Parts: sequence; C-alpha cells; structure tokens
Amino acid sequence: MPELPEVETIASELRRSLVGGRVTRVHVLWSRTIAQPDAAVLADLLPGQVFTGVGRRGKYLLLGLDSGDTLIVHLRMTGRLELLPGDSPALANTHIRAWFELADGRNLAFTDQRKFGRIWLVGDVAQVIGKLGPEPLDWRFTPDDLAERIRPRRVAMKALLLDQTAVAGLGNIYADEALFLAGIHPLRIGVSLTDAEIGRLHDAIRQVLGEAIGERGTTLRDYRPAYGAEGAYQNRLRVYGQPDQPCPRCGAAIQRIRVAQRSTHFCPVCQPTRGETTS
DNA sequence: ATATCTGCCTGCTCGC
DNA sequence: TGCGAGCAGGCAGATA
Repeated sequence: MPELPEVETIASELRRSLVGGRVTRVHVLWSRTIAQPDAAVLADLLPGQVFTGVGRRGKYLLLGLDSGDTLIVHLRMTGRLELLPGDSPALANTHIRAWFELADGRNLAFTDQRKFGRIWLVGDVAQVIGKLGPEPLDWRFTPDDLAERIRPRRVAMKALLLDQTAVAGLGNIYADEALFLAGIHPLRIGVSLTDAEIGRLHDAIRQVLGEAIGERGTTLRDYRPAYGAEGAYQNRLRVYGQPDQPCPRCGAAIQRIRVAQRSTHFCPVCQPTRGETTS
C-alpha cells in the first residue's frame, strides 16, 4: 500500500533514470486507468514529450514534461510504476494497465492488479492535488499548521490522519504508527487534543515518515520499490499489523479495532482514551 | 456546512 | 476439496 515513504522511494528512483526520456508511443489496456484526459487524447498528446523532472506531493507522483504539462500518477493500493527494457516479459503481465514506449527502447509501465490507480495529464496540477493538506516533511510544516487542521474537527484522530486535506501522505500504516509514537488514542477527536499532544503528533508524523523513507518504505503484500531490494520498514512497525503482540514500550497486548472503516492498531496503555499519561 | 457510508477492484484466507 | 464470505484500503461521490 504505497503511502508517502513508498511514493518518495519510487520518485527518487525514477528521478535518476527517467528524466530525459522521450515518449514515442502510448498503450492503454484499461482505459479507466486514465482519469484525464480521455485515454485516446492522452495517447495523442504524450508522444514527443520529454520527461524533465520527477516530484511527489502526498501520495501523488508528479512527472514533469517539456511541454509544461505534468503526468500525475496515483498508485492507490496495488499500482506499480517502473521502467522496463523493451524485451521485458513484465510487459506481458496480465495486470499491466498502461505503458509508454520511450525513444531509447525502455518502457514506463503502470501495473495495477486491482485497477484503483489513476493517471492524469494536466497543465495545472492544482486541478488534481489542489486540496491536499500540508506536506508533513516540509520544513515549513509546523505544529500550528497541524492544530489548524485538527482543532475544528469533531472526528476521530485516526480518520483525521487519513484525511489527505488535513495532512498529505499518511495511510493506514503510518497513521497508526504516528498515533502510537505520540501516545494518542485513535478514537480521540480533534477538538480534544492539547497543544502538547499536537506537538507530539507533529513530531511523531515526521519521525515515522523519515524512518520509513530511510528503509525504502514498507513492503506488505503488494508494494515494492521499482528497482532493487524491497522496503524494510515492515520489520520496524510498532503496532500496525501486530494485534495481540506486546507493545514495544510497555509490553501490554496491542489491540485491533475498526475506526472509519479501517483496521486500527494501538496500545491501550500507552494511548489512553483521554488525557495525558503521567509516565 | 461537516460527518459517515458505499462503490470501485482482485486475490488471498478462513470456516464450513 | 470446493466454495462463498470476509477482508485488505485510498479516494470519489453519495447520503445523512
């Protein structure tokens, strides 16, 4: 499940290898993968364009083109974006949804088992990513920014961290990890957080995402980086996917509940339902 | 307006 | 062994 650290890993890999590549031909096998414009229009517009840069905003990959347009890719659950040689057997993968031939013979391939992923070709990226909340690893992201997005909301903290307009880039795994590190119960609502708790949460979000990028992300089930070894952060998860295991901090059994239709993992001792811990 | 629910999708695991 | 139910979950769009 690609979240911010996984998308960042893919972006840095593609930045080294894709920039300078020129598209010569477009293949779309599942037209709904192309969110905008119509798949046939994209197939007409993209050939001839050169990739000039690779960026990331939240969980979106931003592939800049020399026309000034941007190819935006969201991997959602099972999407993969990778460069393949022209004779790669992976181009015959049944789950390949679109691929772009490059002038040097390589192919930029989008594979997506569950067809949730989407690709846009736009002149103005704000059309797609304009409503995203602050970028949590940006140095300009402050506890005050977080407070501004959380304080007005009477929603469970877990749901707030999954809301991409509150903070960009967190998914189910890192939301649970950040709340654990901050010592905040996932069912606490936004308005109830103290300044100290928001400060801890701000730091926890940045710590978890930074650690995970250092490990090239978390490989569970579907996600793996485009090249080389898989991510390794799955070995360092403190609560996500660890129900009934001892809490790494206090030893109590990790609990698993459902919040906002998502499986949610937390320590009932380190993340009390209300108020601060005294320890 | 905000909060919550449903649909999109496929493949794996579980219980009978 | 076979098979249906449940689950995984990001996000758009609908509903309350």
